[in-house]
Amino acid sequence: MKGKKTDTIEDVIGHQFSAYYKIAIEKFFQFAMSVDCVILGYHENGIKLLVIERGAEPHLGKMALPGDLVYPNEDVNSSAVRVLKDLTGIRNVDMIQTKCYGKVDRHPIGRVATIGFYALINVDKYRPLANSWADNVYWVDVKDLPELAFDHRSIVDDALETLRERVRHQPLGFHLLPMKFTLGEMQALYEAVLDEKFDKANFRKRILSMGLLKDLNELQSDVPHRPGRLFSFDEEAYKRLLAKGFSFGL
Amino acid sequence: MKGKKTDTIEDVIGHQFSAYYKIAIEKFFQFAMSVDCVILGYHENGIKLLVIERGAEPHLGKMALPGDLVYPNEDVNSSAVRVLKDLTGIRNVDMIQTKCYGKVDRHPIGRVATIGFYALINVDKYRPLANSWADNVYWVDVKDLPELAFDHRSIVDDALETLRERVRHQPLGFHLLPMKFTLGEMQALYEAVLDEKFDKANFRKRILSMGLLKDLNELQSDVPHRPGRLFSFDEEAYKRLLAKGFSFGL
DNA sequence: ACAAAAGTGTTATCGCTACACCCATGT
DNA sequence: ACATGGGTGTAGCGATAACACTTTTGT
Repeated sequence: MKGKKTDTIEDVIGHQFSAYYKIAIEKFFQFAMSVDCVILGYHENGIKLLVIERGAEPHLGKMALPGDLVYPNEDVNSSAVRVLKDLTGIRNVDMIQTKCYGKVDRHPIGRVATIGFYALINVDKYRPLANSWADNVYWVDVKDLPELAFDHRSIVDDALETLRERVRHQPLGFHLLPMKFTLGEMQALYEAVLDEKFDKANFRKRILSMGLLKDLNELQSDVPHRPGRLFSFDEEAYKRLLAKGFSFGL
Repeated sequence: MKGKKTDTIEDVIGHQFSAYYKIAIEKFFQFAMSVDCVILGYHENGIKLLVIERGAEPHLGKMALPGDLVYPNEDVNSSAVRVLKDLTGIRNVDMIQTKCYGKVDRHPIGRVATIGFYALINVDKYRPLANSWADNVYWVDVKDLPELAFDHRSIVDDALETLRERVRHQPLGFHLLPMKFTLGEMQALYEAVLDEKFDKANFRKRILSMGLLKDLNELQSDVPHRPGRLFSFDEEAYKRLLAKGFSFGL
């Protein structure tokens, strides 16, 4: 090892992690990590966010994202799944990382960097239930968000931006819809996410021509207008198309 | 605060962070964090990655991404900039987070979660110089990567995937090109990044019709063929177009 | 003269937009 | 009968893929 300037961790632990060097590197191991989950659903023509009411300090009583500290012996990704389950009872959701929030003073109890996650779920399929230190769970409309604890508002904003970008290039919308849905419902969803109107005829043609939908040969019932055909997302077809180089567009 | 099950940090610090509670939360503050930078350049028709030769344990002598531990009083984002400068001398690069790598056993010296960053730079504009505990700096072709320390290979792969996605929808390619470039050079770059051939005539028409290029009314010199017109990226025009709802495509 | 890359024009096709129209159901 | 959303057909425009061709330089 040559003579170098800065005393980074790697400089000082050359000789098989001797006790001497352990002391030198200790100062780096002062972080805690947390995960925060942006869980989005779709209901009554609006995008909804899952929030908890905090039953613990700091920010007791305030709305916040479901999130908590990561255990030292726990993967960060698994931690997000565990924390979501602990606080809201929601399980088996595929969550995707957004980014790391690592400002020095973002958390009052010490140096806590948090990793943002997001997932799109079908509101009817999961029944969130307040648990652990969460006093309540609510779905709130993203167009009318309450004040959120910590920097959670930025985490939500970033996740929404990511969503709007990705939803155009990947068939994500289906996660938000019920198993069976009409093309009209699907169009309303995309209009809500992208805040943009589409021509009905053209939207149907585009979507159907992709071949991602399975026609269930079933009709709506009890609607005060002509009942629509019901479709479901065809996961298999999507995989087949992907392999052939297909790419989803708008 | 109600009686709840799990003993998370927020459960136990209600009363103004008393000494008693401090002990209870200490176990969460055992992490170190690091940053790893995927710096990509373009040279001789190939995408190049900046790697250092490690002059410190662990993995002494091995190739690795420029990366190091984050100081406890340092923002994660600033840390990436600082670390890149310390190890390679490269400054003033806008880096973007990719994701967090948070597996329990990913680092031999303890629980270290790392945040991946990436940036696209013009190889001719920056002169990387090994510094601090980096013994050497090299540009290596991404099509022929050496073995990399830790899980750095996955970090690179993820960054490349992100790049290939984003380069289609945002005018990122220009960061990799010199200030003045011909349309042919630009086409070669996109062909290298996307591993796909384009029709010359159509490529030019598409790019020029976007109005993102400033025609410098200048020609190449000393090339063994007809010299091409030189262009530069028109940052101003791009901002104007963005405001009007323009979106870059392929 | 030749190689090599710059640069241009034409055509035929495909996809998409816009718009008009009809259909089935509950009230 | 009417309101409401489901569902379809088409004409015309615009983008673009495919290809052939001309131009300008260095060797």
